[in-house]
Amino acid sequence: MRTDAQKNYEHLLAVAREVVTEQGAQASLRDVARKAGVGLGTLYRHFPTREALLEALLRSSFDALTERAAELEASSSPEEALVSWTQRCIACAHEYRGAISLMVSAIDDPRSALHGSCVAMKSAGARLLARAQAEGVARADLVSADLFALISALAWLNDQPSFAPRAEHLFDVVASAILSRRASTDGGKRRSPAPR
Amino acid sequence: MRTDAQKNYEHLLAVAREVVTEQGAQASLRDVARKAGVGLGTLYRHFPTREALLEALLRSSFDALTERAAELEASSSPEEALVSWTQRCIACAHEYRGAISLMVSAIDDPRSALHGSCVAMKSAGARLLARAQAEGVARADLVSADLFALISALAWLNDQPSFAPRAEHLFDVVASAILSRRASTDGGKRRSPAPR
DNA sequence: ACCTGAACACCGTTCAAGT
DNA sequence: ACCTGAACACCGTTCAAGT
Repeated sequence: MRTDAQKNYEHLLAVAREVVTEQGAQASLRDVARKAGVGLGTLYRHFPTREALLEALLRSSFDALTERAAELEASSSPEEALVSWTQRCIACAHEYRGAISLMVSAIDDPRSALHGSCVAMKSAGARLLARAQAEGVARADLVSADLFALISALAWLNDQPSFAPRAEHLFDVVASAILSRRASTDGGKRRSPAPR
Repeated sequence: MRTDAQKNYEHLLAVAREVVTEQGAQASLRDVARKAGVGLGTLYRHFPTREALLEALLRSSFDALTERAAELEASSSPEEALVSWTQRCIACAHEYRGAISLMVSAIDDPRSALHGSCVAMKSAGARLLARAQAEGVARADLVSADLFALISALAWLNDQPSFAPRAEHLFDVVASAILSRRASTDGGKRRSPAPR
């Protein structure tokens, strides 16, 4: 990469970090280029999609997340590891408002620039979940996609200003569901109660 | 209202129902007006905001929801009533993809056209929740805002194509958390596990 | 090899002008 | 009393032209 290109890349990333922090993942890319004092085409060549830009912004956090999963697996109890890592995931996804929606779309789209990060996150979670299930401290009927979904849902709740004040509490509620030993109190009957 | 205005209003609503069903709550309003064969200004006078249009689309569903809450309170056990109504709420919010985000913003914004519907939904849920808590079949540390948040989160999950296949299962998981008798297995200690 | 910005096809929103 | 659609200020995306 030419040195002027390198400089543009880094400056764009720094400006994007500011703008996306302020306005969320749906921030105007035009605005980013403008504030970076760079042509719109320059931004598009360095980051061909919004997802590519977000991936660049989140990459280090995601790498740390995968690393952290391995550490926790070695150092903590299955329950502690799963809960603590889940919490970190949510904080990570919540780093930029609105990012979680793009991530959720990316999990099923291999062409998305965010696909790799999402799959890595799901896989790391799968290991911690399986370990907790083997010890009987997590619901047995959860698959890794469920964990990813619940983490996403909590991250989404955190993004909503009206729910943010109760975010920690809502985390505890969902965490307690993940950690239940049993699948449910009364099997599947609850879904269609007798009308009278 | 003049009869031609009345006709426009109804036709707009019918076209909007189609378009929003197809494209979600973020559908182009221009597109709605175009497909209705009506000037853009006509749409804006009948529905001054996107929220107003959505409110008109969802009004009957919301009314039915409030009614249903009262019925369930009279006819079902506290647990059955809460779970069954929660399920209906989610189905209702899921009626139009992306609608839940607008509803969540509306809960704290009295000027939104969706505010009333959201508050009504939250209040109806509060009654059913309190009834279940009084009987000791729902977590005691939940407030009505928490129930609204969990319903919203599940509706959001349903909106994501990648999560839709597990939607019922995810409902069961969260429902089991709401219905837990205890607040959690080990109090608040779980949130900061010893690092080693 | 990289950068620029005009061009294109869209938005939401407003409001003067028409009927 | 209601309707229309041009006008304005924005988008995302592409790509010919420049350095």
